Amino acid sequence: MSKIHQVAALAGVSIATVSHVINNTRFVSDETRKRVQAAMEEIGYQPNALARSLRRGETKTLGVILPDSSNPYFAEIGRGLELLAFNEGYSIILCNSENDAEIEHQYAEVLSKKQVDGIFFVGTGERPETLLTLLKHNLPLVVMMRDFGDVQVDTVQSDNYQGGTLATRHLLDAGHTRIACIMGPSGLTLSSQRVNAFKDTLNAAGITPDDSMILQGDFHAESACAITRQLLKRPDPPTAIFACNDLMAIGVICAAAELGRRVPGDLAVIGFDNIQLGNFSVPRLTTVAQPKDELVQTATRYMLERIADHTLPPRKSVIPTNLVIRQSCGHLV
Amino acid sequence: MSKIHQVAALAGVSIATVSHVINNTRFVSDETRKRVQAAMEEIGYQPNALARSLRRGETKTLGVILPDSSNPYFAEIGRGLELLAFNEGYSIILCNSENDAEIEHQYAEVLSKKQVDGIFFVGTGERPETLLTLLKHNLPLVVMMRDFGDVQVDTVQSDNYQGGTLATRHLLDAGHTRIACIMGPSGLTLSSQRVNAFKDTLNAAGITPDDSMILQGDFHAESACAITRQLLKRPDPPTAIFACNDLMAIGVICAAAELGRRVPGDLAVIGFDNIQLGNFSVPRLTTVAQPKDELVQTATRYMLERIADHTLPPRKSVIPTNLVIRQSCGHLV
DNA sequence: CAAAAATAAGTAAACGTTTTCTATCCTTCA
DNA sequence: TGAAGGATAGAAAACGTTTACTTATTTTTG
Repeated sequence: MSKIHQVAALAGVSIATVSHVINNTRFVSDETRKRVQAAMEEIGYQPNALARSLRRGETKTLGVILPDSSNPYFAEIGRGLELLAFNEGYSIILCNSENDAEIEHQYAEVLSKKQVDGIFFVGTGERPETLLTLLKHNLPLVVMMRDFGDVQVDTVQSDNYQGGTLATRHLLDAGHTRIACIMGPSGLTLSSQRVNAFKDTLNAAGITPDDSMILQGDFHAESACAITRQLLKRPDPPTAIFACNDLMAIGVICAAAELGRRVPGDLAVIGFDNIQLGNFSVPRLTTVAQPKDELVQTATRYMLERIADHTLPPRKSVIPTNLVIRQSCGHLV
Repeated sequence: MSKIHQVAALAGVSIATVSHVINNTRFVSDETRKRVQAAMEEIGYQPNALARSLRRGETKTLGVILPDSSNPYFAEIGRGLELLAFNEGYSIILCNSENDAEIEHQYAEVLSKKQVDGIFFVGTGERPETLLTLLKHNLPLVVMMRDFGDVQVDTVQSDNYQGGTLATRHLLDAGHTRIACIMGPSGLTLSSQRVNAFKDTLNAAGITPDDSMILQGDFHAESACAITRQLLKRPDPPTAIFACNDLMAIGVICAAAELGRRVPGDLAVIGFDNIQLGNFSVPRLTTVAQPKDELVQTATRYMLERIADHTLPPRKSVIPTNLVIRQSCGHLV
């Protein structure tokens, strides 16, 4: 690897001048500039970003900590963040916590040591230990899709309660009264918000929610398969299922097919997230769309603003969801 | 952020001693060590990895360049690499080239400037410009799932020809003779290998491949939907389709359902990759599994070995695939 | 025409570590 | 008792940049 002093020597100038040519940070005569550029070209010089970062105090690198990037929803979020970051000159270090608080914590330390300029954080749970450590290091932090209550931190999430309402009402409007709900892991605010919306909306419609029809999955397809098999074997099976994410909704559809039930004929299914593949399930999945682009854009904006000014007061953004009507609940309109 | 000299001052020792305590790199008396550790604890010291990397000449960071991490197949690969890397003390900078050679090239430069210790490379195509640049910088490089012919570089891929044979034979064995193939983007060796295997296997079975039944998709579901619609509207529709990846196979199933064809009754479908969601399509997808774990493990091993010894001769690994029989081709056995 | 101002570029400190080289203090033993 | 050697730890250079400060030269101006 060639170094700046080699460029300087070859061009017959000081390293300061080379640096100024590279960064356009003070006037350099045309003639000198040309010589420097020629020299850089000749030896294929590339500035060492480590040295630059050490000196400048910024790495142009952001961390993303999330539970599992092979989950399509997180994959899409991660990809969105990466794209926007790239356009702003940042790279992304991707950290899968594997839903393990210990790994999450270790990664937080690694990122902090590597001096990333900020971290997008999707916690495995909502215990704030890791978060607080990070905040103590005074690292720009944007929490996504998690709710750490009154911790003072920039937060971006979608309106899960409103989304849950949308889903439930959609099922109700289609005439269903025996509706099951497969929730996500407990301990996540977004889970309880979706379920609370489900119950409240049912109540508002004069239907008492049946607790035996509200079951806990883990946001993966397999868990929803198993739960659906149980549900459909009951003497009083539900006619509709609200799965609290798309992966589980796909699991529901799969299990229903396995038992010979037709979707939406025998069983309506609605999901949550609007992952890309939901558009290609059989039948195509009706779902509550989390406004992915907006989530990602807002998170990125918060991040850039906070990097620019650490003293900004924390902001919280709750973005409304919208219904994507496809086939898995039948056609209403 | 606290610095090593603050620890040293607090503990009443030199910064050299602190460094040696941190890295266990020379004997330090128990008493001194305790003092240093206490001091680190007290001020919450964390070593600055930039400074360390600059001095040591290694960043414990690897780059991954791939076309699109929101494609489930790449997401799973990326996640696998990240997991193994983490266990070896490395972090991953994730770079989506968005299938754009220009972005790919820019990212290669960024990674090189950031002094990553190596790069896992899944090119957008197989033109070797970016690759050669990277090799010129003498960066440890492992090419995955792409074939750059005689470029001297570590390469890990699955046996696409063998996989294509497996898929075609499976369809043949089920009695199909009118078989279509939806291939991936041209210009990718893996595409042509899979298709060549398809043709060869058909020929070997005494069936002349019908070129009008070999169509080009783009590895995304939508393209396969469109192609399948065309295919099934023909007067002589195929009774089976070999989709060259799972995403397209899912698109095929979706389009078939849309036209009221039953899978596998009216149309058998086989995919390639074995992505997780293939296990939850309706019907569950029969597919050729790329040995993801083995690909990722081999790639990681190559990487670590090359980092340890830059002079190693380049190695190429071709890993056999295996058939995962589920439901989309009917039950044979 | 001398002094002030403007122009162009060089010198060296700083970023926060690691690591080589060196120093001090004890023991030990001839 | 004095030199050798072991045990412990400090001083300073090095990693490759950026940038504040300084200098040399030329131009402008009163």
